[in-house]
Amino acid sequence: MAISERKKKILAAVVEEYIRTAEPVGSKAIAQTAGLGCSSATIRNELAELVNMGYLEQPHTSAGRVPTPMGYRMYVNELMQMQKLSLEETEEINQRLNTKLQELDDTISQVSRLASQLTDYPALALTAQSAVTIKRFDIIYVDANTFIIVAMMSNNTVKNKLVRLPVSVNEGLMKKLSALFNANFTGISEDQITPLLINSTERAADDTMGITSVIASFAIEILSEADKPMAFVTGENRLLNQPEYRDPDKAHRLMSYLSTGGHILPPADNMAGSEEVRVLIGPENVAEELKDSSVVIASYDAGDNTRGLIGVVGPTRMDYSAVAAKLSFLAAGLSRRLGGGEAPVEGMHNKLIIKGDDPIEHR
Amino acid sequence: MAISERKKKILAAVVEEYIRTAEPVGSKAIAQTAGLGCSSATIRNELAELVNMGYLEQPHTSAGRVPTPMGYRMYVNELMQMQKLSLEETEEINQRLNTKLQELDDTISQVSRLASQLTDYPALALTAQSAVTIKRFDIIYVDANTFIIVAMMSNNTVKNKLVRLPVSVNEGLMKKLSALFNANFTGISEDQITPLLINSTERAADDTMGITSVIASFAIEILSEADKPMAFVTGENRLLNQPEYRDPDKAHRLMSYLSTGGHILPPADNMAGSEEVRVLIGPENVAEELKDSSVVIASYDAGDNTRGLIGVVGPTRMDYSAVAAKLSFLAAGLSRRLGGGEAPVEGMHNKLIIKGDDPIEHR
DNA sequence: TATTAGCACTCGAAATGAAAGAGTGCCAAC
DNA sequence: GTTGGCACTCTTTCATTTCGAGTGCTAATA
Repeated sequence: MAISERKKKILAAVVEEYIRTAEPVGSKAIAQTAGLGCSSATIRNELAELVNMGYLEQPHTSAGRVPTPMGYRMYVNELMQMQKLSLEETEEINQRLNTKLQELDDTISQVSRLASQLTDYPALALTAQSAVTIKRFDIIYVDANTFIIVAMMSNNTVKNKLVRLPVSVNEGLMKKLSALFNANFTGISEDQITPLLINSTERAADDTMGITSVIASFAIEILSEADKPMAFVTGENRLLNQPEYRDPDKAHRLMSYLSTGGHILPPADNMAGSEEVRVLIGPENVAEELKDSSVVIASYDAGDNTRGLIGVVGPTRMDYSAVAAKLSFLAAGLSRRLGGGEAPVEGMHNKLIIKGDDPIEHR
Repeated sequence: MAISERKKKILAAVVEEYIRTAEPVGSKAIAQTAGLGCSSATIRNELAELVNMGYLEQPHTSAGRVPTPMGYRMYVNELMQMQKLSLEETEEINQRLNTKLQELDDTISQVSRLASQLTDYPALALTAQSAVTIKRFDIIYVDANTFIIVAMMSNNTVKNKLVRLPVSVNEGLMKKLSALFNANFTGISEDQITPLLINSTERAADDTMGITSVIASFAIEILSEADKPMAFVTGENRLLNQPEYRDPDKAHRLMSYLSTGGHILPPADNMAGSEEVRVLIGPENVAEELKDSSVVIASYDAGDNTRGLIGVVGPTRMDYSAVAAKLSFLAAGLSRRLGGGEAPVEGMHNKLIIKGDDPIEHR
């Protein structure tokens, strides 16, 4: 059975009212608020049919109606209009994004925090997963027992490690190793660093002290680290604002699920190229723990043809419209800053003193 | 009035039973469990006096007794015996500490997580606050528009920054700047980097492109960052396991207070030199939000004569003995690894493949 | 055929009240 | 100083009642 225009209006009214109040919505309330000129009795008939069709349900016989996941889905797909952000909101987001231009990892955890603050739901952010390689090695000789390995990655981030040795080495060996690593270890992936490669490098450098393998370990470590996307979850406690999580056990279950990570979001490549915001409603989620929650996800361009994700978790009675608008804007802003695969250009006009934010890394 | 031996035993029994069950403790229960050979009636008399003395209170006339903050204080100071950790527990902690030997920031956030897991309370960790200076600058010339600044700090951490310029520079200038920065910017504090110093360096280097000020900005940035202690809070959600936080509003209040940071712990220098675990019970806390919670804090030697903190937050009915033992052990283990002011020595026996943990940075 | 007014009915939420039970305080006896 | 005994207090629990919101259905109406 096709759904009539009026039914749509009524469904939208129920969803919106329910999102607002978290109470089952009765026929009377709709007759008054939704501006269709008919009485509550008519609405009742329509409501009964919407229940039959599976869009609504009743907690019990004499109660108002509540949207089913299918009802929310219909709302999100056809009925909802994406909320426009006010000028103040866009300004605020932009400004806060601008103050967070730091190292990528940090940026993205800040963005997660920002998303959570803006929406008042728990939020999470995933860094892009990309085939990073090392572009260039430098070894800084500090003293006979100490050197620093600096590796510049293909995504223009830089990693370093201070190494202290129980034995002394000479600068010549370091120079040799530096050249060899730049020749043999750049542009390759983690699994191309084979014991064979390491051994031959060791021999070529006349390294009898195992330094080659220390450097190789470092290479493997940073490559494997860069491979995996990182997840940041923030604001789990905001769940407690929602009436559906007033039961501490329920809240705790979801919160601890959240805090264990980023399995929550589907792999980023699912979202490749999609500028849209994606909504997963209740049972549409794969994870058992999320079956009665909803997730809203936006993806951002992290440069290098990779995409990262920002998501928000809440009850199915989530304010989809507002959340989608905010996430979408946030993701777009982030894309603008990270996209293009290049590190931000350091302008000459930099303020001399770049103040960081509060150093709080709450987890 | 001095407190008799028997009263002490009874008080201890009440506290321990209450910690265990979270229910007011009656005279009968004590007569049975605590092995003093007297009847419940005698205990009742003693209990009444303990109430008078302020160590216990009754939620209402016909209920059992509950310790007051003063009662807990007495318990912690005189009655409690520090719980010994089992061999398995110490092994587990040691092992998990060993797998976390990474960059300092990361280590300490991992330690916070570990503390929370071990105790099942929210935990927080503060890095040491110390007068860090830059020990050595290196500038890696990548190409005409790109260079990497590498700064080695006095605490043997290394910071880097990739700089991309809209104009091109030559390697000679970089060399000059590198030498100048090593001569003039090492061993000094943030506020000694004056515009005057920057200007004179700029002139000495014949730098007409403002690169000096970019590097100086970086120096200021990392110095001011290193100055501030960083706080990591983890496992806020474990609060929900505690019956005293079953009220979602109460839980939410405390959780959001926690997640905003590290004001919770007193400055680390308060604890300087103290190997002991410190306990703050209910109203002893300064922050209004903590007035009916307790905090247990241990300090660790972060090297360089500085100390960082690990703390745990819970209801006043916290298992002080167990928590104190665990934190103390954890702090000692951490001290062993960080203490002495030197970065860990990279052994030659390193496994080739150093696997990181799960990349989850939940927050 | 679609809409509406009216009304009996259902079911949860809140209010009321009675009963049960844990624990006390105190007294008198030891 | 200790103990058994007992009346008393106060919460917790459970059943019962009341109240009201909202429904479904019917019959009247446009």
